[in-house]
Amino acid sequence: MAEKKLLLIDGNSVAFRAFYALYNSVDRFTNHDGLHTNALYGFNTMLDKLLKTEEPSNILVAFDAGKKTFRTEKFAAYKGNRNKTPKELTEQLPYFPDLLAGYGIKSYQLVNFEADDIIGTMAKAAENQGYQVTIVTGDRDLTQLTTDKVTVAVTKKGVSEVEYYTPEYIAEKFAGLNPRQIIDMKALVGDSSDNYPGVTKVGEKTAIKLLTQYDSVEGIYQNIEQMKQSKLKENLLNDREVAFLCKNLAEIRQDAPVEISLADTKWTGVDDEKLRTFYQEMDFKSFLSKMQVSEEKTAAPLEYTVLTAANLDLISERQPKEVAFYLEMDGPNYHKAELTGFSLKLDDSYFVSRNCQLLKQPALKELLAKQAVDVFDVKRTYVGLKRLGLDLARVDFDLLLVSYLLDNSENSNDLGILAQAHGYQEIASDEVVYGKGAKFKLPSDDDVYFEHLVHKVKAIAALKADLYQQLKANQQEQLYFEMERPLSLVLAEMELAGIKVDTDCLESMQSKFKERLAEIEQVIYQEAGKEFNINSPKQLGTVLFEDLGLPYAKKTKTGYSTAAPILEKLQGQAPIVDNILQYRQLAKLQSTYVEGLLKVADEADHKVHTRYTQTLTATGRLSSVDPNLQNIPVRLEEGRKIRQAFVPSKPGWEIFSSDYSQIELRVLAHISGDENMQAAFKRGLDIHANTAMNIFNLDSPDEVTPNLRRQAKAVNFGIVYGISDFGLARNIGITNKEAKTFIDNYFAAFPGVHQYMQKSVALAKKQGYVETLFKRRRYLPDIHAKNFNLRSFAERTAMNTPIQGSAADIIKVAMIRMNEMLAKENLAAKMLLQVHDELIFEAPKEEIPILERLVPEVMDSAVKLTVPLKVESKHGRSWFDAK
DNA sequence: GTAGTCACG
DNA sequence: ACGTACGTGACTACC
Repeated sequence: MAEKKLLLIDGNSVAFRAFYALYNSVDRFTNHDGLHTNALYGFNTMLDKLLKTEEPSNILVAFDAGKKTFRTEKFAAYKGNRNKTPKELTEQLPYFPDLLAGYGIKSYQLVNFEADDIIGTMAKAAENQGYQVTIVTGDRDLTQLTTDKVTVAVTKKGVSEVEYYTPEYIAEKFAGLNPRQIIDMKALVGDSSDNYPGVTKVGEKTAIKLLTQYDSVEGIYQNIEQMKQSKLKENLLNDREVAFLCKNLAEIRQDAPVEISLADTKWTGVDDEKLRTFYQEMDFKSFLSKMQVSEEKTAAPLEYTVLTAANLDLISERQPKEVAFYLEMDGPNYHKAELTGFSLKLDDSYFVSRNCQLLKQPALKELLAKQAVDVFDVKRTYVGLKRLGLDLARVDFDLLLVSYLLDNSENSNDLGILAQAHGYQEIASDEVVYGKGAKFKLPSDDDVYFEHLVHKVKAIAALKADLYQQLKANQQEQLYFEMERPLSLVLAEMELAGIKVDTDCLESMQSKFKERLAEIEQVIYQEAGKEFNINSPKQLGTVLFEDLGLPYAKKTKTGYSTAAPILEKLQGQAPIVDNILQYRQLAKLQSTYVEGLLKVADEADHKVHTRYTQTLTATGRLSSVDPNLQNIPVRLEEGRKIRQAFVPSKPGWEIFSSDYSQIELRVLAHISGDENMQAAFKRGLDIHANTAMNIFNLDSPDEVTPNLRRQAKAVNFGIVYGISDFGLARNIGITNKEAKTFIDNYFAAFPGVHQYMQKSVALAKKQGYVETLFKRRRYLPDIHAKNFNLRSFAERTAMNTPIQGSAADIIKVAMIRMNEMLAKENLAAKMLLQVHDELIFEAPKEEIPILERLVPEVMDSAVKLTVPLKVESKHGRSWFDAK
């Protein structure tokens, strides 16, 4: 901490800036009482940062005392045109003293004076006593106070970024002016926000010119007679009084009668208790946890026992009622990461070790195989133990899964972060303890590492009762116990099984693509007239739209858009366009699929083991990572061939695949209760053709041309996504008006769907969330947003999530049933992949007829809807051939 | 680390 | 008037 350093903060100004910086999400920042908190939040962020960067010895926050000041006495209109402070901000103002008290910071206001004058006065006093001073404000006027000892930090772009004004910086920015001349400049130019006029027709440039020549307002008027006749001179003469009045108003007082001394501003540090109470009141969870982490370092160490081969009897002699277990690894990919330690909570005792081989000892092995265990991420834990040849037989509470079901908007998969989000502050995130990215490193210090691991099992146990209670309150017990938890094990088995890739096949594709890419590359260089990096959108944009002068259709933030739909519009205008599209397509296949898969295929058995993220999506779908096996090409023939490389793991086996046909539309028919739509499915009609007949008023199916059907299909998709005329219009290339007609016709034909859409949005508004068939929740705070975009997005989400999410629920149930069925029927077939509405298996050829019968049976009976579910199956020697 | 692009349902 | 389709992950370039 610097010996004598004073931080002066312009309270009102910074609060305003903070408020408007977070104005777009003003409705996201509310506490449990509905109080808006965005300005407080922004102010806090700024303070936090400032204290770290400035390390002041003294701090004072100055506030305006009221509207009436000595300036309004001189000039009644002063600040007279200010808009009324928004009520969302007004309601926050009373809480600033609490925030400041938490930080242990003094605040001050003075009747008849503005915050500026308090700051000016204090700055001068401090400077005289040898302090370094930093003034923080959102108001550039204060830069007039800048000296060698006084720096003015003006907030920009939000509040945490500031622009530092020093005398040198001012000189540079305003063509050589000194800080005192800022006052003169303002007097001449005027200030619209403070509502005083300045001299007619004088702007910043003219003011700088005048001040460079005559130094000040006084200097100008002393010399005005010698100025040659001009409009400017005339204006100056006319507005003489105004100019002097404005200068008087603009000048910040440095002699205000403040009753506060520098000694009073001495900063003695944060008042933890008060600040914590304040954060709790405001629901500032991230700040709370930040506090906790820094405090934890000084907290009393947790008692635990380090397990060794010699003291395992400490485990075996116990008969614990409650067991929590955590298995640590050195990376996210639990199929490959090293097992780096574990921790265990047996009732009130904690055990920990770096040596995971200990888990194979009978004492621990049997505990895991027999006891009900609470964990964080059962799938990860299950796979990790399987790699040691161990079973995890009975999992009760999974903190990760339950957290996800309670609120999937907090989609972190970090134990510490989730625990904090649920109010348990006694743990840090992995990122804090281990670092991230290249800096990731497990602590070599046993105390640090063991304590973190022990905190993990402690957090799991501590949250169990409360989170179960919440599940119950949400009626989500079935969702957890009967769907997500059993599904975790099904997914674990699928991941462990892996799918074999034919690496020879991929390698031959690789060399073929390499050749073709090289050829096309040369042609493109010729057509462009130069060599450049085709993979760089920036360089490509320059070549197409500048060098070749093609008309550009759209710009991105950083340049021209070169996305496929844009380029497709340019086809025919230059042959290079086709070649680029071709190049892009091949490059994508090569880098992402051919080379991507080769990279992750196991050397020995040529299998790839994806990981399904079960706790990520907002709708309840799974996602697949490392590698992503849910986006293997299929739409274009060229890419589809990648699927030839996905083959059964054993000779004489085949790939078998079953997919739900139009599951989302069937779900919509079910939940909307629309009779017309339900009838179409019950009669087994072609749903898109049926929609075409309805929206285009056709009498017979014969009138449905392929083009009409295509358009109707787009409308059906649009409905599922939460339709808008603009979106539909853009998708199928019609006018907004035509799109609107289609939609109106659709809603007229399917009134139940229309009602469902309205009901979903209304429900989201009323309860703050929407639900799927199985009571999976998605919270939509933006449904109340003032911002049109945010609100519209939330409305579309309210319509889409129950549809997409219920479809996800259905296939999850089907997967659990499927695994049971495979076991019960004693089949060798294995379920390997899930692609949202499709399940992929490998099976001995002789089991194929059995699967053709049983898989659709299981899938379409997974959930009983008011419309039938339809399942289509296919099989072949590779995934490509299962078509 | 972010942006642009493109693969899937 | 606002300015959008819903849900994902991986790769490359570029700061």
